[in-house]
Amino acid sequence: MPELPEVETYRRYIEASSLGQTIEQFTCEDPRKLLLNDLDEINNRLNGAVFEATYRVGKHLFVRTNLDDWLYMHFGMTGDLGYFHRDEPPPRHARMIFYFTNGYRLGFICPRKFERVGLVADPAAFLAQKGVAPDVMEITPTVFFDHLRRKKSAIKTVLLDQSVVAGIGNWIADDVLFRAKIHPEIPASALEETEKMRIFEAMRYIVQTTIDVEANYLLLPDDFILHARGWGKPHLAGKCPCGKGEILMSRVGGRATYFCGLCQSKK
DNA sequence: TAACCTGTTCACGC
DNA sequence: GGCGTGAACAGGTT
Repeated sequence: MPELPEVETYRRYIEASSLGQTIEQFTCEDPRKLLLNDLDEINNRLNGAVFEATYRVGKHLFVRTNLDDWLYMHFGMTGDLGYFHRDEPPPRHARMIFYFTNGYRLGFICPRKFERVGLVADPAAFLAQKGVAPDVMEITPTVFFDHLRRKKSAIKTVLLDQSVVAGIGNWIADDVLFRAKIHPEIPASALEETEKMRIFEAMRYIVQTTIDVEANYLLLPDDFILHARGWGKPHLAGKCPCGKGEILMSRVGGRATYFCGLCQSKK
């Protein structure tokens, strides 16, 4: 479920497995859907090149080669990576594969083909063109608060807007608002300064804590409302960490939204 | 079986 | 242009 912490974990996985490796081939089983560029063009640039560095903003990942090309990766809703030896079968749904000269391969796992790969000349320009805001862990309170002031949409919808802040996905938005004790449907522009600061701090805490456990949800503290969704800790399913409030599920901006009727009252 | 779903984009309508 | 809604993408899971 790639939100920022998963993509950061993938970035570290590429650093540990694939940096310094010479690429001899790249394959893609559905180039028209999955690639931003022509498959031949990507192969021309990558064959013989070496992965040298990585860079991530929000959910957007880039890998630089020794030829100064940047390979762009986006994981959509279900993307994943798997590094495997040529003697092993590739992971299921590894629809794109980087073949290295050391006999190992990096598979880009795309169960639903929502993932994207391409070559970009300049990551910063690419992100600017897409309107991607600064990363959650980089954005300043001033810039963040300024966006909130201008947005009349529900605060949850605004947190999911990658042009406001990059990297927050559906469950993280819920946990940020739970920790900040803000109702998800409050218009962003109606928030008080102290509430905005609570959101800012909660945002950094939730994201950093999730990165620290390499996005393994079972290792997250019990006071995350994510567990109420029933993802892996059965004894916490449907319960607010506060022990008293009722967990409510609604739809905000078309997305399933979990919150506590007691901790996050609308006032 | 049918309904559901993590991200993103786009097409509408107001 | 802002905002909300819904569809589309494709397959796994429940």
